[in-house]
Amino acid sequence: MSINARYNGKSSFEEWKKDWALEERYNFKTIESKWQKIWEDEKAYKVEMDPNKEKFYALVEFPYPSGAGLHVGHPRSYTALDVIARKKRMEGLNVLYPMGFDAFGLPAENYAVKTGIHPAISTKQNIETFTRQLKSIGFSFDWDRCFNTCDPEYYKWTQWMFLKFYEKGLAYKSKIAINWCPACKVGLANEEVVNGHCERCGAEVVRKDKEQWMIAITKYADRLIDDLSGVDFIDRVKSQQINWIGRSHGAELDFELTDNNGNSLNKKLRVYTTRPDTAFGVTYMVMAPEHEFVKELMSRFENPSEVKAYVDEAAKKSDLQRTANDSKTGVELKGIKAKNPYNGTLIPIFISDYVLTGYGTGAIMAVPAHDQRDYDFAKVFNLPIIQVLDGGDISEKAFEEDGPHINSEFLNGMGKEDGIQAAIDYAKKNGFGEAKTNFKLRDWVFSRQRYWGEPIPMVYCEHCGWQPIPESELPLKLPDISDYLPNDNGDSPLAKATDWVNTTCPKCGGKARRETDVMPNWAGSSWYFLRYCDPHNDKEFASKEALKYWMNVDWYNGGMEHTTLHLLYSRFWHKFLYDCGYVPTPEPYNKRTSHGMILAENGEKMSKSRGNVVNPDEVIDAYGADAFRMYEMFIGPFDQTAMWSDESLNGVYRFVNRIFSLFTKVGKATPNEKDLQAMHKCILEVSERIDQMKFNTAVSSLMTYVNYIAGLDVIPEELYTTLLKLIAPFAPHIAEEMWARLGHTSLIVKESWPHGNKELAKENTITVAVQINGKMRGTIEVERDAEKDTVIAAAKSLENVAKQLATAEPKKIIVVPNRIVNIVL
RNA sequence: GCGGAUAUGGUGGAAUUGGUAGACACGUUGGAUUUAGGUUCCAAUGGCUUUAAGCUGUAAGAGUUCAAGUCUCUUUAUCCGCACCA
Repeated sequence: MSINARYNGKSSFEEWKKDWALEERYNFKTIESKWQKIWEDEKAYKVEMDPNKEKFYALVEFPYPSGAGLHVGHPRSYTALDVIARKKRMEGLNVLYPMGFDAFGLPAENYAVKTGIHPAISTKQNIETFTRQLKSIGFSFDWDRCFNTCDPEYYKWTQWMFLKFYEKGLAYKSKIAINWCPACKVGLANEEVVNGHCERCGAEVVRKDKEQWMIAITKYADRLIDDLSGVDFIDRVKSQQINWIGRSHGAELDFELTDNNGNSLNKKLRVYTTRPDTAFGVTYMVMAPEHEFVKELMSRFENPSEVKAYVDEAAKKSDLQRTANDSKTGVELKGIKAKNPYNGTLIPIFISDYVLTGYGTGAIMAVPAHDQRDYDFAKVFNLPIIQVLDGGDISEKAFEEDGPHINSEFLNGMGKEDGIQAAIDYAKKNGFGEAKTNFKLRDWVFSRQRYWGEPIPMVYCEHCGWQPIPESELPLKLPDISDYLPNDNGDSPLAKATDWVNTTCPKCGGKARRETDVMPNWAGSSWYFLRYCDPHNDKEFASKEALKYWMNVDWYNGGMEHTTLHLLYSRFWHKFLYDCGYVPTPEPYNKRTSHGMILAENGEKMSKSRGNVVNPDEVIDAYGADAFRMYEMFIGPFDQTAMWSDESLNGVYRFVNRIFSLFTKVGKATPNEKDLQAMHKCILEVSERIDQMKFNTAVSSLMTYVNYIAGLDVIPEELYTTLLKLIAPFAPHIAEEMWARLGHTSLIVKESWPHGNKELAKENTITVAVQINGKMRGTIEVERDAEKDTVIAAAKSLENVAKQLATAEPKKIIVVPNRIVNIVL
């Protein structure tokens, strides 16, 4: 049932809600806003460096302040770390839990194109909405540290860091193929391409060569993989990053090009292979259609028009079309051959788009017997297939498993590893190749032909080339413009701001033009966690002391969708700053966890177009922030996708109310042994489950405990205050309220976390299951840690058991202390 | 195709890591309170069987074990990420 459906024919939904609020014994509206104001006035969550206190840095991904407002997905992550932060605070740690806004981005710019409203204005409004919403949920952020990435005080440092990349040679300009929308005449980021089509207009995206700023993330590829072993990231994050970086070990080999008769053309075709040991099985070569040799050798081909046609067609094709090819296509480069450096054989050369220009050397040696793609191609073009690894049957498909080498001269009989080593050694000795590691990871395309981003602080001078602007001129502010559309060449909208663009060269003082591309979204978010350590510093991006005290982030939670983008970029960025000596550690995050998505009630993704978006404001209005927070935690396993359900939410709402109504039963009473057992059990379970992010079962424990104390005639105060402390991380408002009503003048959020005593939590009488041949026959009550013989005797005296024992002798009796007795007949 | 997950009542999900399957909650049914709806409280609730008692049951199949939701192998389905990466 939705909130609306529950109304059931009352005169209006609004009226029904009013009734509801009036009749509730617990008026969450006034109580929650009261405590939010108190926390703010008291600066309850403000945090400062304190060398005498152990620090804890909890971080969640800061949101992009979209016009749609907060989504119920955001608070899942925020509440989870809020619970953890609050618990750590109560445990006496100095907790930094900050929030800010990732405020540069395409939606604000699109909105500006549509409405003419400057992105700075709409962004500011959105940030205000987000801030109000976040505060209404009662998160324990230190709001004094809040900033946004589009503030010049912040992006000054983003630009400064870009200059450092440039200084160290990691930022460079390069002509590369980008995603190009021919309709919008604009370059698109990969994430703006949906199934090969433009996200905006739906036109099919093609590739286009364009000069772009690049950042050499590939130089860090090895370390980005290797250093994962030292951090506590959930496995799927690690494996996804490793997979994305895609390291493979192999060799680069040179094949000499010749004419049809084997006369050298004085050109060597370099290929990359992970299996140099299969070189005796090479029956043809393939170059990518974009390979430079294709152009250079065009005059030597016997079929130049055919080759040209294929190259042109490949260039026109989108990535989607290229990969959608079921069968292999290609053209032989007639008139030239390659000489196999291992045995001197002359082999034909083809161009085909199944070989990618961006990976390896853009050319391969094809071994159809042991690679399915090569096999498919060989079948289409009737090329010979030579088996060089023994085993398998190559009459139908390639044999891609391992086997000893055959037909391979000096490699014969060797296994895979030995064979690879021998092949590389041979290549080295004869000067035609060497071992080589390759990565799928490409350098980071850092240019966007957009307006709403950080200007790239570079200037182009006819005489001096690209020049960085002096640090003293930072921040290089984004100029105000009124036309946010790119021009016909697909240049950034900034190109039209001629006053801004035309400048002087910092080196020679002559005429120069500013770079008009801006940085991608990922720039500002690549180092924001550093700024939180010292957000108001105008001399440095953060002071050394602050970084030394607060870094690393102890616990970072965020979405899986950022694993290969933001998370990877920011690790790289941090490593670079570390190499420059600006940050004290090589990795920024000690621990990374990830939350599951929240879907609509029908299991679909929430989206505006489907009209199934649950608005946090409405939920809080109807049920209160505490119920909302607790429901977000109770909805299901934290790392898994969960479905929103108003009915379940209502159950949690009832639970929160129950905590309130139990107050009348609290009195001066001494807890008995059973009471203490329940209490300590709950403390231990909740503590442990929060640490393990098993929030749903932590809430279950609290519910079980509440059910227990609800059954008491008088609830001893100790039991109730413990409950309040345990729910404080989940439902801080009601915890404060009831704590105050018990006569306390302190804030419960600053109280200490209760200590669970394992001994007191243990039950003295234990129900032990009795099985015969593994089947349940009954249970017995025994003292904890009772003697084995006592337990067996008790089990045997069970009516059910005695009956069966009368007719058969037990072969074996297994006793698991405090658990089970199994009698085998 | 590769990589990573997941599969348990009408529903969301528990299960101390091999030891009483279904905690906790939703929903449903019955009862109490209430002018009524809602709220609140009590009871029942995996399936089969006429009760007692029992049988059966964690996607499917096989195996290991005194004992399997949990371990091993095989199969199926669903989700996510990457995808001609040589």
